[in-house]
Amino acid sequence: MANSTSGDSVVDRVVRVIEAFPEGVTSLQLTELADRAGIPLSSAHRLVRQLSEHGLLDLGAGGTVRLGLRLWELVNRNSPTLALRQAAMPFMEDIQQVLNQNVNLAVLDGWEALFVERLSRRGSVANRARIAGRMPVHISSAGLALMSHQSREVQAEYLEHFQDPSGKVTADVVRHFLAEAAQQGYAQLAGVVDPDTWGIAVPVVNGKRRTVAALGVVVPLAEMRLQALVPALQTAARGIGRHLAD
Amino acid sequence: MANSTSGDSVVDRVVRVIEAFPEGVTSLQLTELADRAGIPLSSAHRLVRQLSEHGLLDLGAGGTVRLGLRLWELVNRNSPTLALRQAAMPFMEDIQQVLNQNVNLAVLDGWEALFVERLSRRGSVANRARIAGRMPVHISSAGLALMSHQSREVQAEYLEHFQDPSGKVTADVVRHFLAEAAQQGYAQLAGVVDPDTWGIAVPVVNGKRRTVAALGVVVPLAEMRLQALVPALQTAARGIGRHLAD
DNA sequence: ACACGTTCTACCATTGAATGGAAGGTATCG
DNA sequence: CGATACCTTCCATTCAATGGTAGAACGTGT
Repeated sequence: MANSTSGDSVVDRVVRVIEAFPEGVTSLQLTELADRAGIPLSSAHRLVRQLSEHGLLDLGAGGTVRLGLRLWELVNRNSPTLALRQAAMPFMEDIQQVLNQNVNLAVLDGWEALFVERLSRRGSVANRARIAGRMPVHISSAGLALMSHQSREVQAEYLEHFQDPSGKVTADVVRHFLAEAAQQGYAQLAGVVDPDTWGIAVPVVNGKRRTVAALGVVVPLAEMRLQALVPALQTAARGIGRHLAD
Repeated sequence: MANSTSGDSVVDRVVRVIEAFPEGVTSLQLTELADRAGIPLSSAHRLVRQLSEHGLLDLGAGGTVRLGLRLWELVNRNSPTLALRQAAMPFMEDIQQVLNQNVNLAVLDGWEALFVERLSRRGSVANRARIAGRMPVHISSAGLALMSHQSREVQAEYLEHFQDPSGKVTADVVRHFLAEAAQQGYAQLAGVVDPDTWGIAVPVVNGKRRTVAALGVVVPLAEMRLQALVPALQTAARGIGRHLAD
């Protein structure tokens, strides 16, 4: 499956073109895109033009390439997390109003928490969890809440391959965190992501007793209202779970 | 550019596969997908498998096809509307808090308003404008706000091709609406989308004086507080515009 | 328990679509 | 005004993509 001398198929290249955009970058010059995707300029040009004819990309005058509005629309309409987000939104809004803090919703993808929805409140503490952002399992309360409710096999594999780039955390520490989170029914991390913030997250369990998401808040370190936060989160998480089909 | 007997290229087919999912449907059987995309089963199978190897699709056991989490992530991270949404979010939250109503943000795509962000409040009236949803220009306040600030050429072309499927609205009526919206600086529609709701939207203008979005609210028909709503929206829209680079 | 329908998956000889270097066009800069 | 950098088009060559066919794996009704 590779017509090109470099040995990749058209599909490979389409994927690489879409992946070529660095995080947060919405626009790229054709030459740079070709460079990043590792595709000869003329081939990249042809490919981009084809994709933009279908609206998946947007090839502007002067070779400016953006992702297409149509692609954004299609993906968001039919996203695999659509049902989850729809079920969760009302409850997230409740949490935001009652606790007056940042709320976020994450799913586990690989060994990272992928944030699929977020409500932030002006004036509340900084929230690093951007929508479509990722955080490693071991330094996010959402990640810990998710991983602590996975099967023994998944957890074992995760811990086996665990490695902290910064070298500050060992697998044993993470094991301890996970055990604690599993036992308590929620995960918390103080001052890890941001020195002055505190993250708390609880698992969202669907009808088949599978943990499909984590519902979390980020609050100022000063506000130690664990007694108030955790029950509210757990109640909301149960509500979300009840509204999930699978 | 077509190896297939049907005369479409690999790119065409990739696009059709992604487009094959009906609105709101997150999962499709392989056979149905092949059918909808108009691709022979064996070819569809091969294509889907390739895409799922890259994470753009998710081919589950038994031929269940979903859009990939990775695709959602990539598109949302690098979405062309990213800057707009980031600039708008704080202001939308302000509006939501102050007016205590549904807030939404739309861009013009073709002759429809495409809703790119939305904040709904529990207890507030129903809001038809789903994220990544579309509404025709002539029956949405956001659409009217956007179109009324387009160039004469665009408006002329729109009105020329205008046709209401329901036949209730004529081009002249729309022309009147647009003129009114342009003159007033905001667009409003009462009871059109939903009999008991009222939509108001104002244009968001960027540094280059181009109207790039519409900021709107949906309120109960009873609450006729135009005097309070419009200035608040216009202030927020100005704030958003100031924060937009281009 | 059996036969039938349905759907997924794998195979492989044929064929024409995809490839990318080269050349032409256009804008920007010192 | 030459030089550089970028976008765009062209076209002969070649090997990846194609899809009919057949088999495997279910599920379902009799």
